Amino acid sequence: MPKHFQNTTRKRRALPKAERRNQLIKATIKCIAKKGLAATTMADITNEADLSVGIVNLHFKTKELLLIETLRFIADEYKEGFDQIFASNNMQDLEKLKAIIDYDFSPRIINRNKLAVWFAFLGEVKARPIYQKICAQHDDEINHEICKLFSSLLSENTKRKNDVELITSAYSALTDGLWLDILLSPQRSTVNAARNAAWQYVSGLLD
Amino acid sequence: MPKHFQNTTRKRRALPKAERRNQLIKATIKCIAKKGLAATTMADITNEADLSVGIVNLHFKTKELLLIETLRFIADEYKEGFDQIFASNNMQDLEKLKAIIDYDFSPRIINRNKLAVWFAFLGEVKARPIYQKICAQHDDEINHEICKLFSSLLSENTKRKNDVELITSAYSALTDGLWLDILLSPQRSTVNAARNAAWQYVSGLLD
DNA sequence: CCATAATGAATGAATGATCATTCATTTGTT
DNA sequence: AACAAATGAATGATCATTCATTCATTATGG
Repeated sequence: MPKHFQNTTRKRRALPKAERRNQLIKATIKCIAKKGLAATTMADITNEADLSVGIVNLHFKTKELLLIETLRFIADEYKEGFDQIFASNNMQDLEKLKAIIDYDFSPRIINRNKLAVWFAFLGEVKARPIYQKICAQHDDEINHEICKLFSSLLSENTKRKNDVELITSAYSALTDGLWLDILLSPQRSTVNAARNAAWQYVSGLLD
Repeated sequence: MPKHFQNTTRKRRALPKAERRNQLIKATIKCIAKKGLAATTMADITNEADLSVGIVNLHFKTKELLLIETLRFIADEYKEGFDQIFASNNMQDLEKLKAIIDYDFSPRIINRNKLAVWFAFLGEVKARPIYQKICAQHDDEINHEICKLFSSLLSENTKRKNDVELITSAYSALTDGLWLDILLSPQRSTVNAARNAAWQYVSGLLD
């Protein structure tokens, strides 16, 4: 057992850099979800993490850098689960697509806190080139994989095989729009309706 | 000619309340598009409008109320053009839908400034109930009309007539997602590709 | 038709609150 | 003892709000 887990009651435990950074990022996500990106302060974040304000300077240098790392964290976390599905060897293309849709609307990744943070950053992309770059690159990576999947799925479909790129755009936009809908109208049923809508779109392509 | 237009060189022209409010809202849109919602200050806005800081207090009481009116302005402006299409008597349902799609991707309403502002507010909906209420209500109104349109268009379609609500959700989500795409990747071609993607989805429903 | 008083729109310096950042000090770990 | 992590009071910058003052417009009386 590592030393830093032995004494959980001590007030000031020194933790490995990576763990502190993660702790602060998690707190940042909670705060942005609760108070919004504009209103979240350093004091909010460090309070939420039960740490002192100075610690952000120690681990991220500035608030802005912490925010950027938080955005990257969310994008990377999504991408990781996404890649896992694509890397799977025991799934046909159609099963993979189904798995992606399930993943996109599973509470593991897509809960209202994460969505709130993701869209909070998206809302600032026009004004902040760094956010724009991170979000656009993330979208490009996802789209690239989805496009390959549709290419394969529609390779025999003479009517649609030339529209794969358009279909990919539409599918991705549909997913984003459905997420936005969940963020905007947090009724119980919305998530299931969204999954159905995504699946209905896809199955409509495959007759 | 009204009195307040006669002397354009004078420093302090008194304008009707509604005009000043509009002027400030327009300046707010520009500032949010340029600097983001979080970084836009009263000084930015009143500078952009070539007015003094105190004037916001006079016409909107607080910054927050100005922001709320700005959000309402954008929602109402969209709704107005939208309603005009629906009110038209010399269009069949399908023509109306086509007109809505054209409208949704026309520069008149959907330019990158307006999109940036709309999504900036959407990014804060989880934290700010008032933004959530305005955006959700706007979406509901739009969806209600779109749903009626699809109901009518698909009334003879035995395969899809029971899925009208799901189709409406998907169509709206697709539009939102395509807007987000335009905001995120401002290449020349994106708007046309988006329009095509929307139209392709709709025509896929109508075979 | 002019002079001037009354009105209220607009100004912007001043105020006080909030907040990110800094860093000397404290505390835990090696 | 030496080092590194963590603290949090202090600092200075930024910003929304206030309101006494300025000024254009309108109303009034002669």
